[in-house]
Amino acid sequence: MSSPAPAGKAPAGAGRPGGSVSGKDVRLAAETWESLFRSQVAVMRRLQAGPAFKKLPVNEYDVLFTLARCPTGKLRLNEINDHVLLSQSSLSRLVDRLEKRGLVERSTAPEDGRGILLGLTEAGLELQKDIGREHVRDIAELLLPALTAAEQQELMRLTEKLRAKLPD
Amino acid sequence: MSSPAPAGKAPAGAGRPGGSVSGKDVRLAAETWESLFRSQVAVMRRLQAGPAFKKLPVNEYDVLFTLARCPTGKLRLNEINDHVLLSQSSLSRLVDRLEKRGLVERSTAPEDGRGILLGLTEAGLELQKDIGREHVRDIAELLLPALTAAEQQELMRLTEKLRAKLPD
DNA sequence: CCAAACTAGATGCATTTGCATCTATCGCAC
DNA sequence: GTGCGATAGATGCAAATGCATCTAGTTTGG
Repeated sequence: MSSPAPAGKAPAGAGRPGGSVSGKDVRLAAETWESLFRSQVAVMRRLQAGPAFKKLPVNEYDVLFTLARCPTGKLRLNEINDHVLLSQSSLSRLVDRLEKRGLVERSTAPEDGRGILLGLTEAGLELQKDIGREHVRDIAELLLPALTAAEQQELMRLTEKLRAKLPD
Repeated sequence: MSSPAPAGKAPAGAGRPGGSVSGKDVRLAAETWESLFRSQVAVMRRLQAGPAFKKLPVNEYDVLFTLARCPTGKLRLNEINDHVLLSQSSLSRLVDRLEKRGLVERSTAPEDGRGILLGLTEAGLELQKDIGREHVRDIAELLLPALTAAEQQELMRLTEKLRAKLPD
């Protein structure tokens, strides 16, 4: 909140070079978000129903996945929290559960005594890869018949751009 | 489960006319989904943080919204359930809460004694419009600076196509 | 017409979630 | 250095969620 503009009431046309925002623009944005949201829900519902997530809830898998894809293999809890749609406290307890199951390990962060570094254990990596294989198959089964490769490329490009241009 | 194909193990290349599925295809699909998912999470996180959803949790607003946009104004609970990422029992209790607050009304479905029709009350419609206005503003503030109108159109087209082509 | 299988929705109960708060560390001003 | 606001996580507790199950109405097969 260091912007000079009044919080929560950005001037119309913010971010558009000299343009003003029409009702049409606003409606298009709302419809686009609605569509993005619904398709995400629809795909997620089907993925969750698959057998891959009987072993581990989606949110918990997502943490394992995030750690597995990270180059260093370890992440701070607050970094993970940015990735996941969960409150800080929920993530803390989710990590408790993963730790109790021996899938991850907490370690204190060097250079910051407050921070906690989270890393996968051998078992955690194993389980992630196991679920991951099945998960990827399920995804492909849903997306391949629906969109061409070019369309998938474009969808990826647009969602990446959207995410990159979000504030903060 | 009436398909002759073995459940959970559709033949490679299902839905693609004569094509086979390469590892590349599978990877692209997985990356596309990942990107779609993350951008949805990122946008949703920011929307949830806004003041619009202090009055009503997102899931509950979503039900009001779904009812408001429905032509007849009334929907069966199971229809609503398809729209929302919630279990049947959770939706049932969510509707309990909305009903207790006087925002919706249950009525028995004609032609099916098991079914429940859900409709907005006057207060429910009012609140939906109220939150909706602010919500739409927030969405526009996030999307307009990130994507051009043409890009939004394309994103909407792709997500609609994806959703339309999902099984069942 | 009746019984068995199926579907829509509600409910008991354990688990998960979020809000508010607490503790500990950090960083900055003085 | 000392104090003070900010940040990283953990925790108490109430509320929300999901699974399994239950009830009731519907459809199907004989």
